[in-house]
Amino acid sequence: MSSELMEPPTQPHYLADRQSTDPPLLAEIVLDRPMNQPYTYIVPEALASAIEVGKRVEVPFGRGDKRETGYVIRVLRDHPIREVKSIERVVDNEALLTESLLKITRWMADYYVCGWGQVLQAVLPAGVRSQAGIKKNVHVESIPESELPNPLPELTKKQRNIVDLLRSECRDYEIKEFARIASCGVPMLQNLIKLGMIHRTLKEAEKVDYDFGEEAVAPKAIVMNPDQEKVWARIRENLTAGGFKAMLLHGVTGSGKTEIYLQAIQHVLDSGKEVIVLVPEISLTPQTIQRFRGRCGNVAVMHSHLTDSERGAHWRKIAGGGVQVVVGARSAVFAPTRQLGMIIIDEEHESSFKQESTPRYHARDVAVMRAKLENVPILLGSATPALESWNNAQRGNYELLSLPNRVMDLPMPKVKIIDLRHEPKSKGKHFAISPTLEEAMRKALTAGGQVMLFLNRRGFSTHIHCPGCGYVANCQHCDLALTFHQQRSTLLCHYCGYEQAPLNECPSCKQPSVRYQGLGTEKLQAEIEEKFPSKVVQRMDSDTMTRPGSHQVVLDAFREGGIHILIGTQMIAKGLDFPNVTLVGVINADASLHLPDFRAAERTFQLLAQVAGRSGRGDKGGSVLIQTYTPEHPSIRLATQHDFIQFASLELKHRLEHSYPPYFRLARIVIRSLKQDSAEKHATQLSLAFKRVLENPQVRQPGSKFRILGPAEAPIFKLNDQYRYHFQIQSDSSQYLHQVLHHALALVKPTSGVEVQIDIDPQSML
DNA sequence: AGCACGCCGACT
DNA sequence: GTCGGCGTGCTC
Repeated sequence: MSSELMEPPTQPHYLADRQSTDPPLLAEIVLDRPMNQPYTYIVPEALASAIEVGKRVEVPFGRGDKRETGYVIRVLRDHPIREVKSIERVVDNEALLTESLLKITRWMADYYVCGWGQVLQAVLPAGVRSQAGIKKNVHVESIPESELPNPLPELTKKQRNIVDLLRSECRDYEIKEFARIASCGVPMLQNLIKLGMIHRTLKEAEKVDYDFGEEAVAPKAIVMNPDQEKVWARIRENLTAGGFKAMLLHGVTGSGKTEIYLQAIQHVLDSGKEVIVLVPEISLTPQTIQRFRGRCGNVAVMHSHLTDSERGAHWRKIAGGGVQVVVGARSAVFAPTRQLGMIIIDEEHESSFKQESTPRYHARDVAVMRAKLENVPILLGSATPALESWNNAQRGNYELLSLPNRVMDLPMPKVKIIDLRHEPKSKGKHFAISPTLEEAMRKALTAGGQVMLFLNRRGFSTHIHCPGCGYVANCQHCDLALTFHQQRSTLLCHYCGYEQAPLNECPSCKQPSVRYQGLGTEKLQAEIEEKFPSKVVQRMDSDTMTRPGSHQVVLDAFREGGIHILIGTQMIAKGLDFPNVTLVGVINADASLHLPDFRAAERTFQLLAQVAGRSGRGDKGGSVLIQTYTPEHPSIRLATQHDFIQFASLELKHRLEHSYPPYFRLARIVIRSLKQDSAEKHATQLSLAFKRVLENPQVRQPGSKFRILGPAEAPIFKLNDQYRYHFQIQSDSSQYLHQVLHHALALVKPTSGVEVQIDIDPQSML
């Protein structure tokens, strides 16, 4: 996908460069709020030397004397074509936005079809914009004679002396310090400030040194196996050659990808440059962090749970050159490194790299673009690469590197399918685990192993209905079924958070016959506890893991053997390494297979491969049992054979036939409104706009394929009380897709109460 | 995003 | 007769 990313546009502006006698200095400003067009201001002579692209400035904006902060995105000398105001103050001493950050954010605004201001808001942490974490001290400063209030207020002798003393010092002082120097009290100075005789300014306090995390662990000497050596040799060559180079590291779970990353990082650090490492949020565990800390100098970790000021402190430390390695989730791709030497993305296929709010960027694609712009290599790693990346590797856009075997010659776990169609049915009650799985669990536990059970649905019952009249308990605000949570004794909507009391009788026909069906982790836990009363069972999902750190408690207990059976959602699927786990059970492999999403098969394969990778990581070996009703489905069949390559080739064929990514670029437009008719009307208007644009010979590109699906009701039609219609646009040319999109959107004027969301390269179609 | 301007209902 | 509801349009 990234091979076709568009180049950053040239500056499109109404102020063209023209020759003239004495043009004033102007600056284009993007305001620090979601307003998207830049505004032009005069740069007063006094600020001409301080002004710089990437710095923030304070400007008058709107009627009255309101002030706004904005980012300087361009400085030019020209005659303004309309009346403009003047910049009042330059906020930063150093440009807040580096050149590369300016480039990448401009590209994002263009590619993801949103305003530059919006991108900057998303990229710059709040703690950086507000300067939180920088302790501000109050300073006092003298006022030039000419600016003193007129008439002068009556001053006591002491007050006059203080004003004169400050003027004679020709510098500012921290207020307490100056009170000492002038041997007066702080209130005295504050009074003079009020009288307008001296200035009060805020100055950054001496930098506080933040604790950048737990102690480093001493590095372990690691010997690489021949596969790793081979891969490392290729990476080293590319690093030495320098310049942009994208590499895809395909390595099965447990094949030692991390060791490769660490080698590469070391190599880059030795050359005095910095590395950004992106990992999925869920992998930012203390173990991961320690592995990097132990080996790589000064590591800054960008959590999602940092406070604004901590994030701000990290940002400034990185910008100041005090950090060699930045490890973080999605947004760490914007780390303001000084001398970037390389970007690494682990688990590059992870959908959490896609931001699901504006700007809807994919950190992997942004990273590739950034690597290109900064002319550095980028390494993408995964056991189950995204088909976009895999295709790029097949086509030679990325160099493919492979680690086909687990380290220390560990075998891949044996994966077996349990065909639920042929399992003996226990009479009456329907159980979540089949007799075959139950038997395997007993065996594994008896042998002293541990068991993980994976079910990607939380709650107790996922479907509540009345068999008498057909009533289904849905959310009042969304087109979604409510889930019964036994522990909290409530019916919950997993999308909007709506909650209501459990039903004893059907609200529609008043019969006391409401059925609670469908399986969630809570019910699974109850079943397992009943069947294995002597074993310690723990559930791990977002309901049980509410407090920060509770993950760690459970995972530590599991590692130490205090828990025999661990039940969980996605949460336990990724990256965890428990050598004593000898059995992993997947309760329902079909769950993710039948979603109305072209990536359903890919997701299912990835999930199964990941879950399977949790088993047999120690010397006891291990197996995986997958329960399914569709064992013949390629996602499931090939996952049992650990055959990503075969799966990818089948799935790619399918994608080509249906004009899906990576062969076609996709954009999704969602039109939503609290009023159904408003949303529908707007969708129709947009539909007509698309028609007109595609008939316009000036836009049309007969050589490019283009297809619009929609408008249609979104798969989740009502969400959070909003009615949603959507379009799906497909084209084999990203550039053409963008062009049509821009033209069509320009034809439809915004309607109040109707929101239009544009999602380029959407990750979800719901 | 704010925030002012503007055109239609319940109050001193 | 006014105060004020928030619908829409502009901000260099």
